[in-house]
Amino acid sequence: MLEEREITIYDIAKYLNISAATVSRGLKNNPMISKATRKKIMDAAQVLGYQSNAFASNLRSRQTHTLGVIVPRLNSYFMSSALAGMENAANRYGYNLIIAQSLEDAEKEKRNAATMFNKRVDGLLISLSSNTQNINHLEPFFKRKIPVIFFDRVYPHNESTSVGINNFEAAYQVTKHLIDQGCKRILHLGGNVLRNVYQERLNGYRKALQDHHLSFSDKLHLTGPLSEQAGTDAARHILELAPNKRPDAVFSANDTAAVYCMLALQAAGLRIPEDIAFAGFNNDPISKVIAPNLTTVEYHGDSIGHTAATYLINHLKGISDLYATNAITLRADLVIRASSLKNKNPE
Amino acid sequence: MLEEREITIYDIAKYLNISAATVSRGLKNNPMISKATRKKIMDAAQVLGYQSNAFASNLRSRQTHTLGVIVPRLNSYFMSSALAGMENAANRYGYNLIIAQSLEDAEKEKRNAATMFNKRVDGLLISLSSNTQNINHLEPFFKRKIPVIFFDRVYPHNESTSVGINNFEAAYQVTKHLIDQGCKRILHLGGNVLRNVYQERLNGYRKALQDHHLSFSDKLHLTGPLSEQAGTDAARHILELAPNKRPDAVFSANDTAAVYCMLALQAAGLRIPEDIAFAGFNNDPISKVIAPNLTTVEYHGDSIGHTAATYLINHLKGISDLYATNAITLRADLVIRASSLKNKNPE
DNA sequence: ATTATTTTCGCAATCGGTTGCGTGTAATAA
DNA sequence: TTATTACACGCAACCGATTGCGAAAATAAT
Repeated sequence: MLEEREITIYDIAKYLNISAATVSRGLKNNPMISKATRKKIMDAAQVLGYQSNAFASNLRSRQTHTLGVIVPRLNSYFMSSALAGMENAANRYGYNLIIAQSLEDAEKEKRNAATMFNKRVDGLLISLSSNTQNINHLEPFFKRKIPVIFFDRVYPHNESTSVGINNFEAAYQVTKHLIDQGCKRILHLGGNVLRNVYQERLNGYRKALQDHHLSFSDKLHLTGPLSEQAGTDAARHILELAPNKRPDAVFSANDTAAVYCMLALQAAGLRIPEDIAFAGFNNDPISKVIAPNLTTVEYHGDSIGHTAATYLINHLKGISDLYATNAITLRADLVIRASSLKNKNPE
Repeated sequence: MLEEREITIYDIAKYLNISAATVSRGLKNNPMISKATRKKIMDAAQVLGYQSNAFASNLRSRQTHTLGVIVPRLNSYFMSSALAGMENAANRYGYNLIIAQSLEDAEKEKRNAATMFNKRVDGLLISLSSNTQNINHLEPFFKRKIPVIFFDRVYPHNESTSVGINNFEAAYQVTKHLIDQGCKRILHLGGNVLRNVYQERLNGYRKALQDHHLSFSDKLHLTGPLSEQAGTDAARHILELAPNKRPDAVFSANDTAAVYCMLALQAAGLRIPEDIAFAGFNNDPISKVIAPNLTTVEYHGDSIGHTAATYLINHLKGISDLYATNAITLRADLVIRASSLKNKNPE
């Protein structure tokens, strides 16, 4: 079988007896080239089966049309939705995504960032790993003015934009809802407060307690990875408390932990929401499957991803100025379901 | 603020009074260069803050160290797990992933493939969209000997390898299990048979029926997108049947449809598994949350992704020969849970 | 017909590593 | 000491597209 050689603009040039420069311009519909030759070039490219070489192009033009994306993990509902949203936006504008996961490890996140930088991504979209302490590893991007957008798990930085929701407000609403349902001892199952999303949810929870004259107690605040195991562990913790010390509600910072906590408590004979009400965060598919359905915060991963990517691309195209915008906040709505409805008639 | 210029190997060369060629080799730990100079080069690179330019490198070496991945959609549990597995493998060997989704649209899949080709990915990992009829759009890859690996939704092709599970066998086991539980009218909720996974699951189901002297009926075979809605629709269909015509079991080709079918039937008062047993496919997180827990087939997305990517990379490195291997089949195990247990003591 | 203007296109340098081949030097053998 | 060999490194072409600048061709103006 014949080893096929790469077709280049030089082949087209030779084929048409014109220069490569003209071909290059013609291929990009540069008006400097007459319509007639442009058409000839296009046709010849078609005939010869020309495929542009992105490297040569990138090397010279210094644009990759590629966006880097770093996420804590790929296989969570929220993240994969965010990626789907980004991919959609990127695809629409002719951009590609290089995706890497940090697996919640700051070191891996650093390495990922370095690789992205070397691959000369035009911009970076990042959601921080749970134990990332600072963003020194993003300095190369800032120095070279490569735009960085944080999404979901953001970091305050005045040369980049953040896209997310108002976690404080959402958590406040969740907690207020539980209080309105008559709950007085609300346990909060939170994540690592190094990440804004968990810190802000905790703050919203505390503020709601305070505004309703309920005291905050360390005993009612558990912190962990919000995994299935963490949910189960939280249930064990609750069951070990003296019945009169038990919380009458749980507000978990994600649905996974909430659901596994519910399952374990139900297995131990507790009734939800009668004995203990529940609320989660994320509106993960499992929240609609668990019985009773879980009250949660609707949190559109795809919107966040789509918005973040679109914004980044607009900036790259000079349509909008990234540095003028510090943060973009998307809607997040409380979704009330049976797991928290103690009153027959909701407020 | 000073506009920083790019540091190149020429800068390092000048800095050390050696040639760029030596720097290039030294940076890659080429043994042709003495250890001493290699160290000097490394140190200088560090001091000057050198970052390699992947384009220039790729352009010349004709290797991108990038793998293309095309999936039907990013935000499904199985796919995001597969991607996570691939990312892991790729990262380990210094490869990156460019990911695109076809959204179950053959046209978008074509465009994705063309982009990947232009970006000169070293290899392609693809899971076909549900309505892809042929793989003509992959011809450019075959022609240029760029390795292609199909995973999960594969396509017979003798110059590329497939990675997946034995869907026929798994479906056979599921069906047999339901029969062993005493079910006689088993409805199959399937996907588009254009895709091997759904065709094979259907075949396994039919073979099991046949082997156990149960007849196959078109009325007990529904085909659809296996979405939440499809599950709900299937339930409506079942409820509209005369009670004596109703199936006593449902085998769904994925968990999502199974779960939403279950929920709708339960809402209508049917008991599971007493009135109707259920089995799904995928071992999606929701299968462990639904009550009763759903019997399903464990289907390791991450293993499939990891295996496919590792295999591809090994081929690129010349360690293994892709063309010698036609298919790699991974384990898939029946996970029996309460949704199908009609006998107290399982077989 | 001649000059001015606009349009269309080509020349050649450039982006930043990579690599085949050749050469000078030092180490080793004769 | 001289011849041989291995080692370490440099030269320069190359990958393929992009682009500033200048020239030629086509068109308009005088």
